Amino acid sequence: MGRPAWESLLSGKRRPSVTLHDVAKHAGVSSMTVSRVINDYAFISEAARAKVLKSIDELGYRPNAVARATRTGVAQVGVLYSNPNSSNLSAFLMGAFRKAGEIGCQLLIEPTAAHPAPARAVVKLIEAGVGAVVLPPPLCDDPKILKLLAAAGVEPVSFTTARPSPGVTSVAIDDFAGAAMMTRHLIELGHVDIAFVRGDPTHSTATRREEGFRATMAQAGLAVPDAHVVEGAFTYRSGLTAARQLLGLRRRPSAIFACNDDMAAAVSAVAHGLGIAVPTELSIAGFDDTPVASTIWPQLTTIHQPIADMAATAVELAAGLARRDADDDRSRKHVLADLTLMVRQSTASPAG
Amino acid sequence: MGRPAWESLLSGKRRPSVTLHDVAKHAGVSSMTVSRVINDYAFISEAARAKVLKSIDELGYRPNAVARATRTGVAQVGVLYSNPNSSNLSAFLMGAFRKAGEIGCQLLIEPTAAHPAPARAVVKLIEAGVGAVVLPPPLCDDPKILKLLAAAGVEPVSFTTARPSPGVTSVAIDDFAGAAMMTRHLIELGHVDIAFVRGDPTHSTATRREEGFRATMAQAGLAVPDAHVVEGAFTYRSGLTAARQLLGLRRRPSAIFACNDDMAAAVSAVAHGLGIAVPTELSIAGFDDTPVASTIWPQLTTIHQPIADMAATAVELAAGLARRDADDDRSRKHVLADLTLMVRQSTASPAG
DNA sequence: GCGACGATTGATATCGATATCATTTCTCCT
DNA sequence: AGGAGAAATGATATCGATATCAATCGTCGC
Repeated sequence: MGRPAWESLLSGKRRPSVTLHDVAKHAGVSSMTVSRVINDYAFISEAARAKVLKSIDELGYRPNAVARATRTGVAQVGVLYSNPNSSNLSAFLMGAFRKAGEIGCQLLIEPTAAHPAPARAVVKLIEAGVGAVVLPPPLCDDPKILKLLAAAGVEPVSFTTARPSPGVTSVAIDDFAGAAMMTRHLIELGHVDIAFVRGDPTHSTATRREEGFRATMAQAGLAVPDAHVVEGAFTYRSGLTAARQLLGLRRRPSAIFACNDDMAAAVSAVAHGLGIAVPTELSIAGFDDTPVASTIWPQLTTIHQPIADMAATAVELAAGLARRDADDDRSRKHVLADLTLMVRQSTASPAG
Repeated sequence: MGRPAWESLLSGKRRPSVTLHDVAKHAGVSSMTVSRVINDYAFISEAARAKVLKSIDELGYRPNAVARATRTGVAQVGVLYSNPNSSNLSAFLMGAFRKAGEIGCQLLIEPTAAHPAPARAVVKLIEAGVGAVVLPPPLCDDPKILKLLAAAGVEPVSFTTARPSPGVTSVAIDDFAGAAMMTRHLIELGHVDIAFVRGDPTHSTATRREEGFRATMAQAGLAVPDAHVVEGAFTYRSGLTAARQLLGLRRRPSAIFACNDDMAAAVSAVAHGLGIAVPTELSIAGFDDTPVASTIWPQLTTIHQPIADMAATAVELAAGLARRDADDDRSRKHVLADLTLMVRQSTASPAG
């Protein structure tokens, strides 16, 4: 009987689409009342709201974003991104744009390097008239940026920061838990000497991951000698250095957990170069499940984040904030996404 | 005084946009005439068309895609993509969505593997009601897919195929010229023993690149022994195999030109593993300028394609085709994008 | 010089929602 | 009970374009 939901999402071949007016007629109210219910207008009687919601449900009504946009203008959401390479950018874009299409908001993508003052990019977005901005780390932890946005009345949504500011909407993962999950995986395989490659210390995710690693090791009663935790900066190149350092140790670790996949890939390349077999002689673990993790061989065991879904959520929240008059604290949320341990070919029990 | 009344009505600082009606008034015609000029309606007097175009130009009019969509419905364009990893997917998405936002068309992104019959994904898009589809290789060379689309009246736009079917709109690069450019670069550095790693032979780009390589070598009077051209499949893993093969030769090449960056990255990893210094002892060249090229170290010398712009062009053409009644051959085009040789750190003159 | 017919143009309705203002209904206070 | 003010709802105009149909203008054949 009922048509599947997806059919109404894509207004393909002129589906006899249900309009606001159909709902109004069905519920026995005016179309404005329906519009108000949809937009969470404050002064609606419970009776009317209930009737309308019921009709919306029964008719399978979906608001037409295009029509709405003719009056309200399209909600504009800015998206800053820092690293065009080696990140989950394509998954991010996929999710972000899918949602943007669904809800009919316009995404303004703005690249920004850490160096030439990210404030520049933010100002550009503000001037373009965005109502909200999705901020990747480390920008979302930067009080200067947040102040700038607040002054302009633009709502921030922080993306994958490990320490969201309380008043700022955020979409993230539990980096501590993720690192713990991976560490546990290695411990369960039988590893004892597990080394850790740090990430860029200015990213809160890097420090949380290290904390998760250390806490789990401690909990298992395993020591983490200072020499087994080396600096990294999330880049492939920093991973090369870190790997050479760790694999040159007299007492070599049997597993290396790198704070992200790029560095893990570098570790893999160095191990390969030194004739160390992966995973028989050395297990390597990454974090993020970026494309490189399944590109290289052996494929990396890593922690997967549902980046596309998270991006979609971030855009949805941002669009909501962009539409409102801000100052509406009830719409500020903190969303935590689920993590998955992806066991691939780069980890195994340590040799004899 | 300054601000007109309506400005305070609209939220934000939306500029007074020039509408169709403004143009009509300025040109002294009705708005329908303006609309017709914009949409290339056949029966418009030259005088009227000229007046309107002049007014459009003077007022800086830009059609409002949102308003248009309320009547026409959004033009839907399908985009198939095959490899979620390691390709230029994010640049592609970026360009595609930017343009889609500009012209107000909806993109339906559909993943497809080579294995579970790509026809499935195509059918899905057709059923969703797209008017045109952007096809990456090798789908755009597949007559079965093209026939399927033709039967459904959906226009194909092939993307980066080296051999576009004559009747099919295409956006591509000159793979032959690109390979020739890179080969010339290596020859000019002084290399004589240049090896080549093939790509997936089912992709027309792979064969064109090989032709470009061979032609340039021949032109320079350099021999290409059979042992110096090895199989590859565009994957990192196939690159590992190819590299081991080439670097194990008694007479080792001083430069290896891989048909894409993933394989070049693999060559780099193997060289690293064998203690062969790049670029002093071995030059490595890639093709595509994917993220991995600038991620690994040393960064790859490669051929850059303006993927984002090409994607934007493809979407624009597809949207145009989706809007028309097809059968309008004058809108079928073949666009060739410019290539750039990116000289990075992986190539140098051969050691004494 | 008349009608036919195609080329050209315009008036008006419409798409599906929101903005605005008017109106009705409810509270609560004096 | 009267009435002020807030809550709740509806009528109508509007956003910027296209669809539709009717009206005008030529020009050509007879």
